[in-house]
Amino acid sequence: MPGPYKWQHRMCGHVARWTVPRDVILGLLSQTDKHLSAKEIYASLYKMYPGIGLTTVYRTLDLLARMGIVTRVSIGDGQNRYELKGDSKKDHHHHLICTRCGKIINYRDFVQEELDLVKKTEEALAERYNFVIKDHNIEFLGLCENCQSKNL
Amino acid sequence: MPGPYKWQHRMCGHVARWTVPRDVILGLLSQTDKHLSAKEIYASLYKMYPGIGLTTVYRTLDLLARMGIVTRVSIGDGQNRYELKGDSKKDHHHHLICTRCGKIINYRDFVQEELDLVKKTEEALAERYNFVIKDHNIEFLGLCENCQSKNL
DNA sequence: ATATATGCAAAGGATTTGCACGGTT
DNA sequence: AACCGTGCAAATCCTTTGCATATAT
Repeated sequence: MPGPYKWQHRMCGHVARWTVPRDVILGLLSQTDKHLSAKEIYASLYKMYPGIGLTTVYRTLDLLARMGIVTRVSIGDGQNRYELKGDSKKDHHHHLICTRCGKIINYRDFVQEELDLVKKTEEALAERYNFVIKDHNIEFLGLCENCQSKNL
Repeated sequence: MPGPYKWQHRMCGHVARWTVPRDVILGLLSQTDKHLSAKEIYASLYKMYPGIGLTTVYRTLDLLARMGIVTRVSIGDGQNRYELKGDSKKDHHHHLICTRCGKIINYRDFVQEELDLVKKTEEALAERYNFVIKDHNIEFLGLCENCQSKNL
C-alpha cells in the first residue's frame, strides 16, 4: 500500500525517498515521550503494518539519526533507544534515569538554567580542545519512587 | 600463579575475593585515562596474563561496576566501555566525545562551575520526581580537531 | 568441607549485511 | 534504464550462561 510520499531529503549525496515505513516510524516517535528500541517500534507497528520488517526499522532509525531528526539514547540495557529530537526550545529536555528499572523521565523544568551554563561551557571547551560542539547530553541517574522501596 | 590476595569486599551478601585477575584489571584501569572495552582489556592483558579469559574480564567489570569502583561509559559504538571512578574531586571529570571517531576527552576544567548547578538541579529533581539521585552524566558531543578536517 | 572464581564452549540478543525483488525517478 | 528501499535469511559482534575444574576460606 504505497502511501503519500511527502519529502525528499538529500543524504550523503543521494536523495532519501520519503516512504511509508519511514513516515510511519517517524510518526510513532513523534507521538510518544518514550524511548523506544528498534524491536519495540517493530512490535508497535506490526498490527497495523505487518509488512514493515525489523531490518527496515533499523535502517530507518539509522537514517533519521544521521539526518539529525532522531537521537540515540543509551540506558545501558544493551539496546539502542531513540527519541525525536525536538527542535523547539519547548521540547528540549534532559533525562532522569532509574538505574534499577530503566525508567526514563524527560524533565523540562530546571533545564533553562542548565542551558545557560551549558552554552558557556561549550564555548570554553570548543576553544580549549579545538572541538566543534554539536550537542550535549545531560542525565541524572538514581532510583525512581517505585524502585526505592524494593530492597536491593 | 596465585598472587597476593589483598582485599575482601562484601557484595550482595557474600564475600568477593580479591583475586589476581581482578587486581590486574583494576590495575590496568587505574593506569589509563582511556575508556576501555572488555575486549580491549582482554587484549591488553593477554601478553602478560594469557590465562585471564574474556569471560572473567566481563565478570570482573560487572563486579567492579556493582561495587561502584568503575563506571560504564557508552559512546554508542556497540560496546560497553569502562573507566575508574575517581573518588577525589580532583579526578572528577566530564566527557567531550567526538561523534565521528569516538575519541573521548576527559575534561576537568570547567567542571567545578557545572557541579554547583548540578547539585542544585539534583535537589530540585529529587523533590519534584521523588528520585534518589546517585550520579550524573554530562557530556558534550561534536567533532574533534582531526575529524573536522575530513569531509563527511 | 563449603563457597567463590575461572575458563571454555555454547547460547543469547542486538544489529548489520548479502541478495533478489519491487517501486520510483 | 538506473537507482533506491525493502524483506528475508544469514552473518556478525558483544555479552551472558552452563558446566566442570581450580582455588580460597
